[in-house]
This record gives sequence, C-alpha cells and structure tokens, in this order.
Amino acid sequence: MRREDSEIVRELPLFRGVELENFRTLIAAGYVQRFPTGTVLIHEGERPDFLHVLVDGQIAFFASHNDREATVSILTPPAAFILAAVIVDGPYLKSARTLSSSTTVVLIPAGAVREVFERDTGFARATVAELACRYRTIVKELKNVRLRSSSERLANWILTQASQSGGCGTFRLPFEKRALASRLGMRPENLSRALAELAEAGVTVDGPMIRVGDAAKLIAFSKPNPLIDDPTS
Amino acid sequence: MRREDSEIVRELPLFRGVELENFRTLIAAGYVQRFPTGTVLIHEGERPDFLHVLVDGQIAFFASHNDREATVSILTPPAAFILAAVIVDGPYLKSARTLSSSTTVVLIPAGAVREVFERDTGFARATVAELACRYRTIVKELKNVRLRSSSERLANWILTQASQSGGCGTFRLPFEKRALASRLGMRPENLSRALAELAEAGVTVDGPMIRVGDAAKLIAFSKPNPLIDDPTS
DNA sequence: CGATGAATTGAGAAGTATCAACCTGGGTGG
DNA sequence: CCACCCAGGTTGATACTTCTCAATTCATCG
Repeated sequence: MRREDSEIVRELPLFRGVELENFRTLIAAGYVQRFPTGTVLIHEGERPDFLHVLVDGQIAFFASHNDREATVSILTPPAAFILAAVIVDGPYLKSARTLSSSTTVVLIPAGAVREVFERDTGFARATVAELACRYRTIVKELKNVRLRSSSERLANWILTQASQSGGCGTFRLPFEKRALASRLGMRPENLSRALAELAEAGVTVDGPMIRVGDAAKLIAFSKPNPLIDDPTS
Repeated sequence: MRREDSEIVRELPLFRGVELENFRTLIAAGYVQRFPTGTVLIHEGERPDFLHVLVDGQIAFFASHNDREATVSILTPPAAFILAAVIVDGPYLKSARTLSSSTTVVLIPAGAVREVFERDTGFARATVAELACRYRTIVKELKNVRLRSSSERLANWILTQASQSGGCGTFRLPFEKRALASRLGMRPENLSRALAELAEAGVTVDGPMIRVGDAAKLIAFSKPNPLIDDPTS
C-alpha cells in the first residue's frame, strides 16, 4: 500500500483514535485495489471478508428484489463502508458498484478489524460514533422518502449540493443523471421532468451543469429541514 | 425503581455486559414512568436528556414535515431507544408516542450513560452491537419501501407476524389498523383495500384478528426475502 | 342512547411508472 | 474523414399505484 493511501485511511475519524501499533497491524493486513466503472465490489447476501475504505472515486450501494433495483446511498471518499456487516458478521444487505473509473479501495480483513476492535477502546469508541452517524443518516433518508415528493427530494438535493460546491450557485453533477435518479428514488424519465419543472424555481440545466438562479425561490419550493437535510446534525 | 423493572433492563443485550457497579450507577440515576395512550414522549428536534428503555407497552416513532406524518418504526418491549441521539448528543430525528395504555419507560440520564460508556468496555461493545443491528434494520426498512408495493409490504408483515405468533396461522393485530397503516407507509384507506385484496391469497380478517388460510399462497404473493424481512440477519 | 373515533367503501385526483419514439454527442471502424 | 452506432437523455402517451375527500357503517364509552 502506498503511504499516501494509508494516510488517507489514518485521517478518517474511524481510524484517527486507533493506537498506532494497532493501526499498523490493520494496514499491514490490508491492501489497495483499483476498479473500473461499473464493477460490482460486493454482492448483497454474501459474507463480509473485508472492511472497505473508499479512497478515490464513487460507489453506489443498491439492492435488488422483484426485478427492481433501488439505490440506497452513494458514497464519496474518503469513507469506510460495510462496517456494520463486519461488526455483526452478518450478510451484506446491499450490493456496491463503482460509479467512476479508477475507483480506489483499501481492503482490510474483517478478522483483523474485529480483533483490533476487541482490544482498542479508541477504535471501539470511533466505531460507535461512526455507526451512530450512519444510523441517523439513514433515518433521515427514510424521512426524505416518506415525507416528500420526488421533485421535493430533487430540489433539496440540489440545494445541498449547491451549498457544498461553494457559493456561486453553479455546480456539476457528480455522477450520471440515471444514478442521481436512482439515488433519489425515481426513474430517469421523472428526473428529466422534475428538472424541467424546477425551471419555475429558477433552476437551469445544461447537460451536467446545474445552476441555481434564485436561491430564495428554490428554498421556498424545497422547504428544507435540518432534521432531514443537514448531514452534520 | 422496582426490582422487576431494573431486572428487565439488566437482561437487555445492551446492559447485560455492563459491569455490575456501573449498572447500579445507571439504575440509581434513573427512574420509571408510566404513560397513557397517545402521550408524546419525545419531540423531534429536541436534545436528548435521557436514554429510554421501553419496559411495557408500545411506542411509535414518527416524523413530521410538510403537514405529513410518517411512522418510522414501532417498538415492542423490552428495548432501549434513542441510543444514537444520546451517543452523538444530537437532536432527536423522530418523535415518539405511546400506542398503549400504561406504557412503562425507564429513563436514564444521558450524562450518566455517556460516562459509563467511556469507562466500561462491555457497555461500549454492546452499544456497537446494538447500533449495528439498528442500522441494519433501517436499511432493510428502506429496501422494503423502495422495492415493494404497499400490498407486498402488508403481505410480508402478515407473514412475519404470523410466524412469530406461533404456528396456528391466526393472530391479533398488536395495534390499531391506522398505526399499522402508517408503519407500512400507507393510508388507512389503502390498508383496508389491501387487506381485502389479500383475500385472494387466503387471508381473512375479522376486526383485529388476521387468519392466514393458505400460507403457501401468501408466500407466493409476498415473495419474502431474508435480506429485507429477517429481523435476525 | 347519543357521541365519538375507527374502519370501510366509493369516486376522483395526483404522483409515479412504463413503454415507445426520438434526439444527441462521443466513439468506432471502414 | 465520415458514416455509423450506441448509450444516455428527453419527450409524449398511457396505465397503474397511491392519495384525497366524502359518505357510511360500526363498535365503544360515557
């Protein structure tokens, strides 16, 4: 593993509090892999062999049933994933596929993670914090799905994205529209229509570029709610 | 607090591994309360003052936005709740209301929980396990909502409920139909219609009594999936 | 025995999915 | 270099699911 990659891992909240010796054990057991776009990294139902850390690229988590597919979340680096499955040693509840070329992932054997977890209180504490945040994120997502229409979800997603991309009001979609549609729980066709509908709220679209022309108007339409949209709360 | 109540708390997976002395600290700081039906115990957005343990009765967790209300989950005793909010010391993401009369709750001050959490590795470990399971439960719920129609959710809920209520194929609804409807993400009207529709799959309804006449037929309709429906996986 | 709230039923509206056609830009191979 | 192909995206027509509103029945309780 390149020093560069292990440093990224070390800087994650999940690993920052791990004792150095234990961290070295984890890194020594782990290795790095790169994947092209569309690679399915993990399959729903299988057992976790590794804790994964996304270092570069993007990953979509999705589940399949009844000939349908639903995206549960999209992960941006740096972030650990499938921690819960490793901890409880239960089957993956979702599959994961890379959304961008040269997606880089650090793999740490699940057994090593559980061992260090047992003897390193710093790691245990960080694990608790991580899981608690993940839990709360999904609760928010469930609220988002159940309390809003698809256009409202889109509008709020755009608001969040715009505010995270500096204040200029214009940003580039971080992934394809089809991926965004699935992330928001809608069909590509409906995303198109919803984007067209948001023109009334001052949103203009040019290919992958989104422009929020009138933030106040978009906020009035979106009715953002920190208990759904604020990733930090 | 009655010995009976503290024993229930002690027996929970979350508290079983806590050192006795620390457990006594928690119990000494805590107290018991009983509430009538419809009492709102916690309010979305407020700060957590107590870790709650449901000892008797039932509680629905719900969130409000846009003049809508959505039930996120329904809890049956014994179980701790709002653990994640206490751990991260963040605002409640959902409100909670009692569904049954004389719902009994043990309240343990959040500060005491966080203190014990810091020094008791058994408790920290149990917290991780609890949070990981909760997280996975919600992921399953999100899949349930996104991958199934409302009648399918109902059918699978009935299957799970019937299997948990002994093998006779008949069981009583544990709460009102309106609560069930909200739990399943549908309106009471649609629950009525969906129940009527399930007659084709051999389900008969008499007030609060549900009878699964032909389990095989219901399974064929429901297409159950352990990665959505199995509470233990 | 009336009052209240839950449950059901029906009719209509809204939201979303599905299917098909078409456009468009980027890449490929002749 | 250009014609072609192809995948992603858009647009339109239609069907299905779910919501909403209104009216009715039913059981429970003071």
